Amino acid sequence: MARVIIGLSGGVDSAVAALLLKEQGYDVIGVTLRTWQSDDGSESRCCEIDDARATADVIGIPYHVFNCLSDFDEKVIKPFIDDYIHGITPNPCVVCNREVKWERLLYHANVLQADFIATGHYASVVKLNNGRYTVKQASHIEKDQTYMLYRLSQEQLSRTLMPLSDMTKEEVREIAKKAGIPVAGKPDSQEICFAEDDDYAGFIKQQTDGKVPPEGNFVDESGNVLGRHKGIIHYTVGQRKGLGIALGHPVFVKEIKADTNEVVLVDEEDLYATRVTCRSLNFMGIEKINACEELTCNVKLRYRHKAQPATVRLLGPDRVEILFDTPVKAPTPGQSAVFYDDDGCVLAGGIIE
RNA sequence: GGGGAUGUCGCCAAGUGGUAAGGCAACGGACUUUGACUCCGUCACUCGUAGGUUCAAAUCCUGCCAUCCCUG
Repeated sequence: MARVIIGLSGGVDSAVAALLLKEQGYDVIGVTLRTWQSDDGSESRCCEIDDARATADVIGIPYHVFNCLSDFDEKVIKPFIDDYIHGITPNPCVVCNREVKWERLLYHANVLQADFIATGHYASVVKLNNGRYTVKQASHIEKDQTYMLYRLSQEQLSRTLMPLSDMTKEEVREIAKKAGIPVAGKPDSQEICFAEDDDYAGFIKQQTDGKVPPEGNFVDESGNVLGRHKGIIHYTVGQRKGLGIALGHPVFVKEIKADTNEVVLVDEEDLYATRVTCRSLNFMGIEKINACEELTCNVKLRYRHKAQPATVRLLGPDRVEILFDTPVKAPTPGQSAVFYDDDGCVLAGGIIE
């Protein structure tokens, strides 16, 4: 009987994933990685231990909690803060999945002599004809989570099971309810798991003892001063709300200039771009992109967006340019660009410059 | 000192005698394993101020106040 370690977040998805695996005959061990604990002792939304333990009890599987607070701090929190201070908008969940969740689950799988690790993500792991592993978009595209998984390694994928790939949220809740799982009605997870009250800027200030970039100017593309901003950590490219500036028509953040401490505002139509470059690539469904070769694919620039047709070309050892068939709105430095084939399999991805 | 202009929600701004449009911003909610976007909803019993005319005024008249411009 194959043994599998499942990461239980305390939410309904991972609970049902565990239940399904057990029903399929796996020897299932539940694990929660404690990644974050706020000052008042409450747990983050990615690791609610009481709920996870209760879930494991109901399903009837062994359960362990592993601390990885320092790992999470080092690999997720620190880079997250550093990015914002430099005017970049990171994807903490992308980093966390590869560097913390999968890394640690695999480690403990080895220690506990498990064959696989599993999670409650809405996506599936597939092995392509070229021998490579990749993640494929969930059947119900609304819940698809492949965007957050594109940085996983081949080794990680080769040992990963994701039982929820073809399920809808409703089906998952229904299964949880029938099985008497206590978190069946729990709301979906959302927002950054470690920042309380969804106040990431406040979180950064607190973590850095207030040593964040100071107030500065809002400027237009010609450099004319339009007003004052609260400090660049409060903004992200494409942002409209929270600017506190009334020009009679909506304006959006086009660029954050960390070097001059300026935030560039433009009209909506000036937010579009056809060419986007990115670096720090991770290859998944393909091994690499050759020089002079063009990769035709669909590219997703943010989590909740549809992938758009584009052509990707190599620019350097770890750098590509993406040329979209039609202009895309507000490509944002620090966010990920994920390349999909027409079947919804991830081919590769990188970080927007 | 004299002349001119303007004062309507945080900003811009309709309204010119019939009982306060709209845009922006803001706030609330929905959506969401990142940040955003988007969507929905809320937002002046009151029109610089004090009087007057009128059945009725932000809209007409008078005084005052404030701001801006021109001229000395």
